Amino acid sequence: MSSPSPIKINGRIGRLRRSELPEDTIELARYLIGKTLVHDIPDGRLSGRIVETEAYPIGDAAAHSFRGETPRNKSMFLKRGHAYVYFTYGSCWCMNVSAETPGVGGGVLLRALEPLEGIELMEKRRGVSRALDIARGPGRLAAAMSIDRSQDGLDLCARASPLWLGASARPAGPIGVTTRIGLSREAHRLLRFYEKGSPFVSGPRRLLE
DNA sequence: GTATGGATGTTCT
DNA sequence: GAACATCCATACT
Repeated sequence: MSSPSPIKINGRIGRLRRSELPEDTIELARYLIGKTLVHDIPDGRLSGRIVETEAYPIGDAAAHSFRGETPRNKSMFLKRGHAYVYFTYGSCWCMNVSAETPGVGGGVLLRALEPLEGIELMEKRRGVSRALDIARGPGRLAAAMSIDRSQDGLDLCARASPLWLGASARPAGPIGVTTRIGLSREAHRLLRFYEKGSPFVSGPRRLLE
């Protein structure tokens, strides 16, 4: 609860319009690196810079949408730019941004953020005191950003949505690509994207280059 | 610093 | 009953 903010934001961050989002899941996963995720809650604004994503595209056996639409994954089949939030491993919420056209399942898992605004609130929610530990990993990201089932299906591009995507607060650096984390199926595919050199990325440091 | 295993609840077989 | 897009505590180097 005592880490100083490493980043100062000057001026307002504009909301991304749906027309700016690539329709293709893999392109969207790459596009979102460096962009801002914002959640306006009663206590204030929580925001962070997206530094790590994973794509779960059409035809991917590891994607929740692979076997068709169910009550759990229906948000993956919405127009691109909607939130798909699911519960896993008995304790963790994870957030995706839906991709592809309506009725077609695809999503981008948000795996790590560099905290920007509301850092003290996030540290309190997570019970940690280092910015590096706030949102490194998808479950931690959702916990820090106060995201759970109640955000599932929200339109991130709607004018007044409390949960939304913003422009880059700082341009993304070079983007690295690796295999995705924690999968058994389709484990060889290179669908994890991250900002090279960012200490806020999850996983082994040797992947940072 | 890295490695390992248990907890936990929902979904699907 | 098994799998699971994970996290945390604990043990060890």
